[in-house]
Amino acid sequence: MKKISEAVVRRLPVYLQVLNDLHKRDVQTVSSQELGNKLDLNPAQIRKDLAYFGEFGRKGIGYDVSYLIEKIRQILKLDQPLSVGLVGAGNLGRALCNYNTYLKDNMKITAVFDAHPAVVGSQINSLTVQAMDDLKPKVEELNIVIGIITVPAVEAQNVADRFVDAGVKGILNFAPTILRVPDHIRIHYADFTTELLSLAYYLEKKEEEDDEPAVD
Amino acid sequence: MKKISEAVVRRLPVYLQVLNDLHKRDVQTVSSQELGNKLDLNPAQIRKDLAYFGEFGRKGIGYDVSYLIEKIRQILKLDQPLSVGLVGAGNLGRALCNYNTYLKDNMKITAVFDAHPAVVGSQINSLTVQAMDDLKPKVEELNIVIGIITVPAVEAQNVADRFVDAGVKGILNFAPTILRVPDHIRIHYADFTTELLSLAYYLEKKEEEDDEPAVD
DNA sequence: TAGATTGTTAATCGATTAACAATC
DNA sequence: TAGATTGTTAATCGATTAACAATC
Repeated sequence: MKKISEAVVRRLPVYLQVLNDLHKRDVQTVSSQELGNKLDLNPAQIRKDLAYFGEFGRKGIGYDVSYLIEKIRQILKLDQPLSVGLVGAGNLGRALCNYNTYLKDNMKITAVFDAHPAVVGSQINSLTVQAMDDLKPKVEELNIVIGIITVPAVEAQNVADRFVDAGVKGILNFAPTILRVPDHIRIHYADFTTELLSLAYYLEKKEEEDDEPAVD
Repeated sequence: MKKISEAVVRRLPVYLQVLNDLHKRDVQTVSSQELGNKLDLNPAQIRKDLAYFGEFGRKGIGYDVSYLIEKIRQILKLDQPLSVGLVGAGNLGRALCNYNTYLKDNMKITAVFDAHPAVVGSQINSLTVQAMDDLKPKVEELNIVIGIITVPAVEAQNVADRFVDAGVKGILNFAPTILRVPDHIRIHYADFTTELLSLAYYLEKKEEEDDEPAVD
């Protein structure tokens, strides 16, 4: 009904994280106040975020942890199998494949590809690295809907084009470069250098004073 | 003077990325219009973002690419050496170390630590993995201001505490968990599972129709 | 019943965009 | 000079927060 903003959607996985944690510690019920404390978020915001999708809480009580986990997983479509493909079997690609156990939740990297013949055929856990020529048929066969890009920046656009052509719906790009994709493809960026550079901004300056900036 | 919002700061590294690219292709000058096209951003926003920090452009002409790169690098404090430490010499940690060449720009991972004796002493490129006991002295010695966390979620809080105790100013956390740090420490999250889950939300639903949601 | 906490409306705050004078 | 494009103010849009009736 109402349009749901990106900011809201980005908070949902974080809520899920905290809820899973509470669940593991056998906590039955949680209030928006408690969640807000844990996440440094305004409780009203949490209630409003959740209310976009339904009435999940009980007045005077709070939210049932298990039930809310179930609901958020539904919203994020984690209640159905979700197949992910990855291109770039370098260090980063291999590292991400190791998160497969973390992902559980029906979401799984089901195929890995690389352009370099020397890498094709090698094993990453239970996955065998495949050639780029196999990308399109495998995306169809395995019903891969998300493509992860972990190749060098110069090759990233090409890989993105291949993913789009193969029919994925979303792309997660780890290469430090902006990609052009059609409007109907969703693209998220996960470039850690960008993150690191913006972090650098907040470090205290070396010599400048706060109050009275020198006039020149 | 005016408070600069986080949204603005997060866009700066992206501007830098595109500008570096233009510079490599020997482009001398760029307008906010052109930058906006490349980044899918409103030109007015780009002009406004930059204007927070000074007058970098020339009316009727645009921005000098090299000059703007220099200015943004100053803003992000990339014009001075910036030493980064990393804890967790697993696959992900190793992968990030390989970005060292990418970072160049005075920013560099200068030390790697791990809690597991079996890993301590092994090499990652030119870096030797060190024991956790060496964390504090090395942070001081190398003037490490940013700590990267690439350990499993359960150990992440402990590592964060160690980093804070050692005196870093900022933390980049790759573990999928919220961390508690003092207010004066800046913390950024780079958890790719969170990113992947929010991406899942935007994939088309399997059965639901767009127009006429069923009433129940 | 009294206390707690939700869902939601209204108020506030902040960020994005439009518009335009200044000027290269 | 005419055309282009900045820096900046004003207008718009959207997101966050406060407040409170409903209700467990």
